[in-house]
Amino acid sequence: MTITEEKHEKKDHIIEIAEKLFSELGYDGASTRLIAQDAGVNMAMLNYYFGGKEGLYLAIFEKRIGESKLQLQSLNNEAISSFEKLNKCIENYADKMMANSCFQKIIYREMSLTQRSSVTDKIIQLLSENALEIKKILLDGIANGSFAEVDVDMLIATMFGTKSYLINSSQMASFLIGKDITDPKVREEEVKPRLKDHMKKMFKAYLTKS
Amino acid sequence: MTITEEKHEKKDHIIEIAEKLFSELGYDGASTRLIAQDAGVNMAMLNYYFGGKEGLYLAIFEKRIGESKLQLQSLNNEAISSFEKLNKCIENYADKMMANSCFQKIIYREMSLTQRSSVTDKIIQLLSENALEIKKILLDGIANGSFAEVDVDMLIATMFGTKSYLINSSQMASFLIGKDITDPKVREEEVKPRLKDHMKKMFKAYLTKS
DNA sequence: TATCAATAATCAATCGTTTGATTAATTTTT
DNA sequence: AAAAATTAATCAAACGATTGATTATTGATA
Repeated sequence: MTITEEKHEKKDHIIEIAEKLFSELGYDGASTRLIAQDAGVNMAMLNYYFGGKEGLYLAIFEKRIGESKLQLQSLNNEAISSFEKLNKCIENYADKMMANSCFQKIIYREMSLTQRSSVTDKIIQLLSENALEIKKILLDGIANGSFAEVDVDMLIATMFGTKSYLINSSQMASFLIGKDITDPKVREEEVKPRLKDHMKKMFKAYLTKS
Repeated sequence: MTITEEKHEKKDHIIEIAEKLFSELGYDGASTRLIAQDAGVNMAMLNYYFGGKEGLYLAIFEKRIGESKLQLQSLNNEAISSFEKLNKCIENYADKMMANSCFQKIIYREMSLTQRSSVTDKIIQLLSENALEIKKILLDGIANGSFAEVDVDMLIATMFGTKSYLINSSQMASFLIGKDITDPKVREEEVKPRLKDHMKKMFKAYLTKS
């Protein structure tokens, strides 16, 4: 193991801890002292590595955005039906959402703020790729007669909204379902399959021509 | 005009300004100095009236919760079909959401935090009434054969999620729709009717037995 | 005059950041 | 290979700024 790998491992570890704390406590709520303490490093290291709190915050986005681009496989080129494309999309985003729920929380909380445009631009850039991919699938499906003519934008809002509601309003959702969905096991074994099943069925019912 | 009325008007004005700033900047982002300045009062008056920043924050919830209970008309007693009840629900919450989008932002941002349980309890109590009302309508509709047997909890997540997505992720939604939905005129004349129409049609398609 | 309302000035606490010094690691020189 | 020089990593301490809150004081009202 080389030195640089150790360094990057330490940086990644700090990013990992920071992502968790930011998602739980918010940007202002997660102090640099707490982050450094939980990560087991000296406070000054945050500035040494990332140039400051904001730099650390941005590093989280850089990392996640980089990962996202790697796994973004365009479904539009595959020779499958529109319904199959849609179902694959639903599967993909349900899996993604459960994998990094901390980052999802940060994203949607950040987006709800009016200011802080340096990161919101990145967020919109990140999410818009996914959104436009879905939009294309829906519009193509309508154009080739597979889907009924629905309000595509609102349907995307439903898709993203349902997902983000389960993650960001997890306490309320837990109350509704009657189980603690912040528990990763519950999320994986119950919420995720129920969400997938629900979305597929509802979209199919809504998009099937009558 | 009596003194107490003047005082209450001033208090309400502070609450109004604070609600706007909290929704735009977050709890920590909206400093007491800024709130006092925008409200046109001295900083010490916030503590004088509300006992502190947290007291002012709670006062927003007290006011909104109080208003909410007044206009909570139970649809379950009316002698209309399950579909009509559901449509009325959709209308109600779409109207409500547009009326106080600032408070909605605060609520969902607050709920996404893991801590600060003093207000989250109130939020859950506030939202659960609406959620349970919808849940009852859906379960009744299924029981009397009006609705297909769907995942009720996930459907509620869809209803709340779609709504909160348009409000909390308004920047992303604006990008999708191609218009600035933070503009009240756009929200009222375009987003609201489209949301209502979308929800009604989708729910009908999904809940109608095949 | 006595109570309430409102202000300016000030408080202690916490924030993110920076500093100077020290140790560890790497490179260069002999 | 050994010693010296240089760079990177880490630390405790302290910085200035800002936060929410409080005080002392003044003005208004009844």
